[in-house]
Amino acid sequence: MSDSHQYQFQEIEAKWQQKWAENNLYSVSDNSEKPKYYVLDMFPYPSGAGLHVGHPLGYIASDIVARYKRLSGYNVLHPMGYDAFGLPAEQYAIQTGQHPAVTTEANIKRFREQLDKIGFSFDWNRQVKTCDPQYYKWTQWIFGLFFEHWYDKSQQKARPIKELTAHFEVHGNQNLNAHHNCKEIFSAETWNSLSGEAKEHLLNHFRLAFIDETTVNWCAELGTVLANEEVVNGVSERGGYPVVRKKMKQWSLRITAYADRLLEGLNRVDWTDSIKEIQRNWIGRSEGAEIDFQIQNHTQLVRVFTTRPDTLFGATYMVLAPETSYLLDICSPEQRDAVSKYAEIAKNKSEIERMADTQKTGVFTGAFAINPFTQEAIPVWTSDYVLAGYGTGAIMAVPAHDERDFEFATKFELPITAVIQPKDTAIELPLKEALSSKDGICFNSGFLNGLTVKEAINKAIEEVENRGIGTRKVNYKLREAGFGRQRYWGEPFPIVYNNGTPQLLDELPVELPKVESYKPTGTGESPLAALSEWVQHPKGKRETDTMPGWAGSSWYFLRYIDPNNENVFAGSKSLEYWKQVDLYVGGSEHATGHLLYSRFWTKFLHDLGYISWDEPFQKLVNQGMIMGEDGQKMSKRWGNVVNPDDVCAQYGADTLRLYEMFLGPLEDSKPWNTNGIEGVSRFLGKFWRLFYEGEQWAVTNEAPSPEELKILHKTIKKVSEDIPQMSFNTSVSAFMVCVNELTSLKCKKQAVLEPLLVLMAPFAPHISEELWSRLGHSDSIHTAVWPKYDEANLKEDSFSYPISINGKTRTQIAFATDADPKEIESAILENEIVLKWTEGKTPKKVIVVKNRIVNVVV
RNA sequence: GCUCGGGUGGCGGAAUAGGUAGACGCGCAGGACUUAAAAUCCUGUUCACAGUAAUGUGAGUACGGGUUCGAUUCCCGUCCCGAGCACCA
Repeated sequence: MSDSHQYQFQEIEAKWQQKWAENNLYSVSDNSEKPKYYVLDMFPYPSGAGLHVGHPLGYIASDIVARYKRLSGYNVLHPMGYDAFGLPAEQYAIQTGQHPAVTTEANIKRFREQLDKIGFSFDWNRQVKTCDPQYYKWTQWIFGLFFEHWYDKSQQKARPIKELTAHFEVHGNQNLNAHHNCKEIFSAETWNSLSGEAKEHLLNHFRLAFIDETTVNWCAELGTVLANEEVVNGVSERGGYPVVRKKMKQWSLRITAYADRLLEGLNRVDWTDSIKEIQRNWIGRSEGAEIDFQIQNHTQLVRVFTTRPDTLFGATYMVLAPETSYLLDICSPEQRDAVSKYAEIAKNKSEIERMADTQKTGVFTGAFAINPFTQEAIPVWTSDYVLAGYGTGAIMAVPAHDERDFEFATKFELPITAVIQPKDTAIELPLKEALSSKDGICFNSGFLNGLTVKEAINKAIEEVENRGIGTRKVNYKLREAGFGRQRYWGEPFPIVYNNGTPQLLDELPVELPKVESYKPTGTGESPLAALSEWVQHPKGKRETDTMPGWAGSSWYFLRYIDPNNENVFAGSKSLEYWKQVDLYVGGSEHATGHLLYSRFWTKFLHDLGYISWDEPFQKLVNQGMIMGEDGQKMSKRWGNVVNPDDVCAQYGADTLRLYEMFLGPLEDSKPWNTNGIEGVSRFLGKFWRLFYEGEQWAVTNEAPSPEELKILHKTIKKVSEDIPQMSFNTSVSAFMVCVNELTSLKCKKQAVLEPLLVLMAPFAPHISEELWSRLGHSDSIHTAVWPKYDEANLKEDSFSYPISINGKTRTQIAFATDADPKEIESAILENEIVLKWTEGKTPKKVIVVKNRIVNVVV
């Protein structure tokens, strides 16, 4: 390699990338006296398309932080890996006839080449791949833990199933505060007399990994079950075939047990408000009451959930979801046919169709319920605007104070009774819209009259509880997490069935068998079901579903901590050293998926004592998207993809890194601009030339002037403040200002340039390393020490005050920085420009803000 | 419809415990070096009006109000853009 006086980035970058790898520069040890820092990127799904310039945006940001932290004396864990199981690989396999393992491996290789060119400081010794049996062995093991635990609501933690069966043997399922979906009540005697099969059937309702009846998207034409993202507008994304909803038994994880803790934990993490808000909405906690209504001339009770028990006096009818099991039982003979027909149609409607129907529909059941507060008989209807899956699947309708009920009541001419007087508006009858505000006073409401909504809610619940017709109740929108996919390219379940009873396999990993065809079976089962030899296990019939894409990604951040451990998912010593992720960088599209599931798994593993913390990611930053130059999303389809390889070849990795940071705030979406990169490229050239005079290396040992020190320390201060705030665009401009100023001073002094190199090292690691070595260092710059700024160098003797008259700046006058405000005041009042503007009038007031501004009020 | 962000030059964007709006870069215009080009460097660049010019005056951070000596920053209202949720009782 030549020691050219020119900035030959291609040679320089290739040389250092190779040296860093040879020296294992970024490999990190778990044994260190230094404080730890764990900075993580969301690992990529290795698609066939490779990376475009939008992908590395977050990686560059986190790499800067990782390098900055290392220079600041931290032991930094900064790993990378691949989320390698998933649908696209499987689809690609079906299309091309190549095994997904083969295409995935090829894609990973390509990703790695692209990543390597950008000069990241990943510790590749810790790489994980979710499709690697040595990795998914532990994914299966954690699934097994979920299977073998239940949730104790009193202790607010997961406990072993053994402790649950011990309780059953003594008390049945009474005196138990478990999170479950068991509808039966049984005694110890009953439990003890049950067969193993029957016991298992009951236990399924308590296990944290359990078999649930869920609705799936079934596409008959494709002969397969589709994921939600594969269904667009009610038809399959591929082919456009009709998709229907079908009930199916599959594995689920009981995430709802953790709903409250998932909410509470959000208050303890440093995430954006928007992501926290999305998760809160998704969990959807609402407080209210469950209340039983009696049906006239019938023994059936209708239990409803309401958040507004204060409006009970205004409940003028009821609505049951069409799926309600006892719907036909309460119907009057005349109405039964109509109700049954309506329920049938509603059941076959897809979610999309239901949403598309903005008009309310419904049928009267012929039954009447008694409003427990007014004692009036109110009609019971059925309508699909009441969702079977939420609350009790039945509501008391208060049309005066609920928009949906109002719409329905208006359409079917049901009575509307107002019971809340809104705070500032008079009620005009008949109502033109529902008065849904919670700001008001009860009237027409018996014992609730005169109370505020908030007071009345509590009083009504107390009354309902006293009468024994209801209880206080909290509901969640959050659903159990479906955990089965009828696909090939995923983790097999470590489960076999014996007479339908699931049993955990303990020889892990259960390896994914090779198959001839990954095509759908046509029956809706996974392609694994066609492998009759594999399915027959000595202990029973294997589960043929595989785990969803999010299984492996729900805990990968723990495996990086101890990636090669063969005895446990990660050793406790290493876990205790690295603990939770300090900084996590990735896209916001994972708000309700990966980020929620990871929190759930972390809390579960915490309950079991494997880890001491219960939130996986302390700080979360969502990088924005980089759009194409046309302002559209970067994609093959628009032909606007910019490949980082090309940018590296033309301008170098350091320019790419700097430019991506310079584009704007990390979190914002912004368009790529090919012209703009020239400016950054020029800047690096100018930076390089700071060390040269023509073709001659020109760095001197002269002592720096105060002015030069000021420039340097100003930059140290700015960059040291910017990096922790992830404000990288302003750091880059600070570097530009610094280099511009040093260039005009012709400063070639090592005492100034050397610290500047260290400041630049996290942003532009190659050029900094090269110049550092040309300064004569044999150690890597990336093991140097971050410079500290000295306030003494930033001191100014004088400040040029902007002088404004009535708030408008008219001139500037310099005063000593320690000048007395009174001196300044009398001095400026004699200034000719000030005199010109005051026009001889006496100023009413003169405001002097020290070292900021002077304002003269006339 | 509801919730959360956000509207600053031709463009990407700086500056908010209220204190010189437009840093830095792109683009554009002019110039230096060169036979020429590339590279590099220098000067100017919010808008309008006046002036040959230095410069001066006025307006200006989506729009309309308010608080303040002073508002891009704080408060109220309106409009627009983006993201999320969407019959969740």
